[in-house]
Amino acid sequence: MPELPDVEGFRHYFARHAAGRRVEKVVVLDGSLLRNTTAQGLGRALKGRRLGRPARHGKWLLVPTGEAMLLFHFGMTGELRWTSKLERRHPHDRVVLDLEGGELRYRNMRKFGGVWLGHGEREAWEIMGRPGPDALELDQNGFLELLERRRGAVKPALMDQKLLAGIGNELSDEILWQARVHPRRGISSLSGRQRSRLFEAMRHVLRESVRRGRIPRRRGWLTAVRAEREPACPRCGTLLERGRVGGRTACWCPRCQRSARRR
DNA sequence: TTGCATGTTCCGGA
DNA sequence: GTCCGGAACATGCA
Repeated sequence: MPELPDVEGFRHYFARHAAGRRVEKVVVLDGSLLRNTTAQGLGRALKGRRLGRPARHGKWLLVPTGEAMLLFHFGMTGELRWTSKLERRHPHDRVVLDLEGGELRYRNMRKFGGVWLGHGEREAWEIMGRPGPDALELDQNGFLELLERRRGAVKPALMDQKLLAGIGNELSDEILWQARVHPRRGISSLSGRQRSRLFEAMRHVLRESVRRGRIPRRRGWLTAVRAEREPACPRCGTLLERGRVGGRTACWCPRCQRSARRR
């Protein structure tokens, strides 16, 4: 379930192992993960090139290399692995960059997401689907402005990559729980105080998660209990509720996160 | 066996 | 134009 913190972790991982190395060969094990190019096209663009320093926007990893930009999206089950060239391939390895000194493997069980090739910032932006500002870069004013021009329920807004980029289902539940805001709460009905609490919770959850390279299962957080069959709120002990919000399974505390009023 | 989960996109309807 | 729900995609797991 790669969300912003996981992809930030992949960025560090890429920077540590693969950046600066020359591509000797590209091995495409499953061409269906190449979304806007072919094995030949990818090989032509990368072979003999040195991989640049990776950047991240939302849940996307961007790697400049030569004239091209390599874009990775990890869907729900994607990851990167740095291995020796001798290590046995994993059945879910889809694309392998054979580099000097080792291999970088794009592994993805469920095959959502994929690998794109772009040319220039503009094209990369289009490939990413014209995302909103990165959630980690947003300051409070920017966040409040986004809320001003958005209606509907708050959880789908947090997860809308076109509004702000990087937050997925699990992060949004954690942020809403920490801010004590019900996921179905209508944005326009939020008080100034609640808006500020949302921003603070978002910043806190993102920073703590990025520090660990993933969303932590942390005592006192919703993440510590949400996978249980009958999870209790870490704050008040009330049995948590589950339901569909914005097409996803949300988890919230009916006592701490009151008021499902809409609009 | 069936359904569920996850991120994104696309589609139809309000 | 906005917002919402639902389907589709792929695959392993309960």
